[in-house]
Amino acid sequence: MDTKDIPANVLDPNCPSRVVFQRIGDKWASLVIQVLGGGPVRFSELRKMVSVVTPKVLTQTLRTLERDGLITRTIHAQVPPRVDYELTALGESLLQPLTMLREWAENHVPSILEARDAYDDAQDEAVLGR
Amino acid sequence: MDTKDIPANVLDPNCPSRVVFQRIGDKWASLVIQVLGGGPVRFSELRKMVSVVTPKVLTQTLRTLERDGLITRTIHAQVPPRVDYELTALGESLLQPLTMLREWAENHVPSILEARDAYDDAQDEAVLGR
DNA sequence: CAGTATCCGTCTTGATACTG
DNA sequence: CAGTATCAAGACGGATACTG
Repeated sequence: MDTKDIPANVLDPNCPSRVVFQRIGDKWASLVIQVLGGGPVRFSELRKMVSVVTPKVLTQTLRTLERDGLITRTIHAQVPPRVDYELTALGESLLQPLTMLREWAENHVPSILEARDAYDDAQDEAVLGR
Repeated sequence: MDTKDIPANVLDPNCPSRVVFQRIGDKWASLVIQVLGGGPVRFSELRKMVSVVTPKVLTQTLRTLERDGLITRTIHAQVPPRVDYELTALGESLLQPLTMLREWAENHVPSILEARDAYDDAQDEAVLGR
């Protein structure tokens, strides 16, 4: 990237990269998107699959994704209620870049973890007055 | 993604996807990586290029990337001091998936912004008692 | 079942000022 | 030049309890 290519609007919250990178970085959003890549899933199923997340936070995540047009929320008129979440075409189109990133992660995160250990060890030694 | 494919360790901070997605979502990290894709850059240059970030936050970002083994920091013994930051091979390998994601963003963020407007309008109408 | 309502600690980000 | 120190503010994620 050349100097002149850096958008003057990096601070613009609507800068394309910022919008997407933020969503990717969201603690649960990417996981939900990848889960929904397998087809529609109802709320309670999502909860089971991502059992560490509380209903409040899961709902927040889903609402944000819905607002961004990445998933749809369909309420089935039943008793008990049933709500299905499903990727939109837009959401599905995100699956590929997301998968590429996940593959990069699986291939290279071991190196990152090693680098962290090495860095931390060097820091420790420095602190010990060496 | 099938149910059984969901790693039981989503809460593991060392889960590959989590590590990378978090770094991508960092407010300045991805931008710095892409800037450094053009070759080594010294601290003051980075500051000018990303002029909205304070030195403290820029330093934080750089330290994190260095710890992760994505960039190197080289101090030149000069007066005045000069410090260059540069991508490692690991950092460079991240450039491609990052670019793919940025391209997806540039192509699809307009749709996301439209979706947000539509969603917000619908919400407003609902609030107005319609 | 599918959420919502409250409350709260932590982590992140930034403003401002200072230093080797 | 290349940072560090300190302080403050807000966003974020989560625990817990309750509801149509």
